[in-house]
Amino acid sequence: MTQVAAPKASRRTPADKHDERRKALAESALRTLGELGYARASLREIANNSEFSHGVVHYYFNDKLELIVYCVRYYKQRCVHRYDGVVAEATSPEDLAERFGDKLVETIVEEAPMHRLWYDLRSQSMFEESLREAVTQIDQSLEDMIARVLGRYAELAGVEPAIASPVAYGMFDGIFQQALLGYLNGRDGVLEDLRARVVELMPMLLAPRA
Amino acid sequence: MTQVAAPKASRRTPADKHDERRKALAESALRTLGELGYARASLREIANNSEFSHGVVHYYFNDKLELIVYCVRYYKQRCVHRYDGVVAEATSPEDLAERFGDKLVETIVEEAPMHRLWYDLRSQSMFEESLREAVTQIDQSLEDMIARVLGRYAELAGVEPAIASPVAYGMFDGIFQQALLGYLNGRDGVLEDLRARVVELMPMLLAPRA
DNA sequence: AAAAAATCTTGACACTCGTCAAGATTCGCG
DNA sequence: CGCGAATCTTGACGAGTGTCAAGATTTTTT
Repeated sequence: MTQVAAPKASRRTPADKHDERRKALAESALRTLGELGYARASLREIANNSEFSHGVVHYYFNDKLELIVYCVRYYKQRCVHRYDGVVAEATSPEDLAERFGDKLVETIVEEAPMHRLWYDLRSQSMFEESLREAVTQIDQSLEDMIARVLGRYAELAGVEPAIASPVAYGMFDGIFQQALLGYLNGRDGVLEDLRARVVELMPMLLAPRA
Repeated sequence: MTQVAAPKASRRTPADKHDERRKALAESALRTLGELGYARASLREIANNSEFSHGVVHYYFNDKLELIVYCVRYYKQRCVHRYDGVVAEATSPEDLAERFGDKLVETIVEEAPMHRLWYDLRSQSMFEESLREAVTQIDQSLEDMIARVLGRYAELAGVEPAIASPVAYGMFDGIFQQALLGYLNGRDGVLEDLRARVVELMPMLLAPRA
């Protein structure tokens, strides 16, 4: 991927190697961050779980915080279109609701560490101002994602959504976070509950028929 | 330690001095924790913002984590009945919804640091197993609190709630967290939005009339 | 192939952290 | 008062942190 069509005919853009390495580093860092969380993931630990040594971080990033923010943005870019398939393929409101619930469950099973990291970072941004800009952007893009899902759902049902997208996002995020917490705690039935709750909740978010 | 609470009628139980001090320490610690968050609040910083020296912590607590957990439980005990007045004094569904919205806004204005600490700790519990028990208990008591509010709301309306209490808690928690984040980011209108959203949302949580 | 630029490793620095122990201080009771 | 227990302070320890610089190594260019 990545190699942009530079005006030069060189096979590899010499300056893009930098970005490639930054991405590779971010990839490793995300693994460690998802395992240990923001506070306990040291640069040495991050480097140990990668193919690099601990000093190389400061060659590609000025700061630990710059690395973190880069990781967060990188993660956002990967994950914000996770539900586009649901929107595109659903054939009826009921179908969409079920696909959405399934996908939420799948997200927890497959990417629990990433999401607990996200909640960690969002909480940290309540204390650390330097994280707020990135967090705000990601939060907005997640809200947009929910808005697309709900919008399509309403469209398929032939009505308007009964709630604004920030409210919808807040609700689903809360329920998702709760399920993630329960999942990490090893509580039984959290995934089934999550799916059932979503399927049950969706119809309530539609305006009554005109 | 160890001396049991004797049945003496002495004005001050000699062993309760311990608990008193622990509470005072917790009070100070909570102030610092609310300011800096879980990760950046060191024992020295906590002690500096109190009347004690940094070594005294280990006289009253075995561990930093024991102090933190004690603080969390202490905080829970103080805050879990914050909405009881709303339940007790509301005279109609509409009245309750408005009081509830007002109280949520008031909570953010008056105790933002405490609540960002709570979200911080809950996130940390996704990584740190030793926090999970305390976090789970608090989470449950918060869910119960929401259940009381919604239950009374439905009662006043003469119908049943349309959603189970975990769902209700997840929803309100998500919306509240969103508002808190916006508030700390200095976004305008978050408080009014929060109140409006709650008032608008509550009726949708009731089962349609039989 | 040699020189230059880039990338990476290693080791050290200053600092902060939780923890603890030894001694100073205060308190309670005879 | 005086003595012992409770309480608190101080200072130190080892481990871990982010950061950086100097040199080794690799890659690119001439």
